[in-house]
Amino acid sequence: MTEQIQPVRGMNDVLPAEMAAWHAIETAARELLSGYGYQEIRVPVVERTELFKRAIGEHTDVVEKEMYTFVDQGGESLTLRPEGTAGVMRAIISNGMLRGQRHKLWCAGPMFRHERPQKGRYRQFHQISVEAVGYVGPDVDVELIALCARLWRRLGLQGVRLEINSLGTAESRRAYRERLVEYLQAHQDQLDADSRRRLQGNPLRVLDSKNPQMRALIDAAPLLTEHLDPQSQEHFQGVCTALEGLGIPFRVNPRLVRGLDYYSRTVFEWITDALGAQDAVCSGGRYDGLIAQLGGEPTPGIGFAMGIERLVALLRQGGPCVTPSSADVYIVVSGPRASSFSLGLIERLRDELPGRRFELNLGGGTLKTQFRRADRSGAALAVILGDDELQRGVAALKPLRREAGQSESPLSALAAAIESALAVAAAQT
RNA sequence: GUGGACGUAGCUCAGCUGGUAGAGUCCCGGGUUGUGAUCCCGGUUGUCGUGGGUUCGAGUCCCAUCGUCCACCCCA
Repeated sequence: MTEQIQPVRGMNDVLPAEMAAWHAIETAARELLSGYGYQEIRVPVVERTELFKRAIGEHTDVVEKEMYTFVDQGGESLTLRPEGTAGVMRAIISNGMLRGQRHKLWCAGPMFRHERPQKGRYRQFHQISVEAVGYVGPDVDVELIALCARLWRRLGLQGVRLEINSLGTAESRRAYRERLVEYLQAHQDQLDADSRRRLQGNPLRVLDSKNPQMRALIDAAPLLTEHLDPQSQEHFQGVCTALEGLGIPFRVNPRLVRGLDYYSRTVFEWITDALGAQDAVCSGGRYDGLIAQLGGEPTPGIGFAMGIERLVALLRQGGPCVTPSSADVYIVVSGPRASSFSLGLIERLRDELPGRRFELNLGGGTLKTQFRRADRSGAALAVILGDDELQRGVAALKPLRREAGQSESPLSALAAAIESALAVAAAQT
């Protein structure tokens, strides 16, 4: 055997056995989003590198070390999208969709980040990202969160908790950042290596440290929520009261900082204990400055993204997602005349019973083999087509899921006979 | 990028202080020459991740390398 070609690290095949969970999530999301007035948009997986640098921020980990960037034949630097929002905002601007108009959009597809794979974290992963552009909030903030909550309910997901915070406007955050840097620099000696590094690039992330030895220092640090500008304060208060009004439980986490620079004001994260270290299942926030930053006319926006692989993992933990058996009827064929006749017969049956799933025995085999395949196909009924039957103008029907004798039906009335045999089989299960 | 655990049949795994490979499952054939699942009998699974080294001898010990998983980091 020649050497096998290995799959690319961190990029997974989604196998048929997992598909039921994917479809459950995708169809539930699709239906719900449409019910909330969101329209699907599809944008390229590849964009100019500059787009992500400007949107996400030069000093974020994503841009600094996680992007799949390459130079194409024309010498341009292109990047496989590491997240969905930037591309959708670019599309809105490119297609002249602003001019005071408002848009509710969603976009699904693969994202790429060059990180070390681990549970719930892959180099190619899938997101459904949802964007509301031109809405100042806080009502839309709350509606989006309610949409998420409804989706979890519909999918039967337990134990997904909501955490929210406000990052304020870019200006108030800048002011707070100065206070924080002052504080952290005053305690330089207590900082661990990671935090010192963050202090340079993205000081707010120091607050996110998981190192227990940093706990006391972080707890005593000035709080972002206490340095919000009055409008942001009011906005956040509006979000909180509306969530309470809707009966959606949440926790204000003053240390919830997002990794992408474009967020402002409301940020939120749905987290779970069931997935190990990668606990965020869905997260997002406002990005009021982003569109202007990308060269569009200043327009507020908010959005979130859910990680499909993580939702699939959660859903499958709750119980197996059963893929329906692949066939209703399996057609067993015996003899040379029957073989040549069977393809035409099954095509006719498909015309007559378009909703039924037929599987024709392909590739020959003994009767024993064919019945074994029939059994494994999950079909409730086997239709036997042999030269004997053919000569008499009939086909034999054998129920596979219960002990019952075979019967025969004239070929001319086969579709009706199959329907009634399947009805009997269904009634008994 | 850093750390830890692990790589043996398609799958799940066993293999002791070094003596050239096993179970279950799956698949195939037969018992049943026109009948599955069950049962009985038989059969194929393999560069032991890869490359070196130590040794009379390596799945087992050592080194390197690749891969997987988990955690750090980061985030969906």
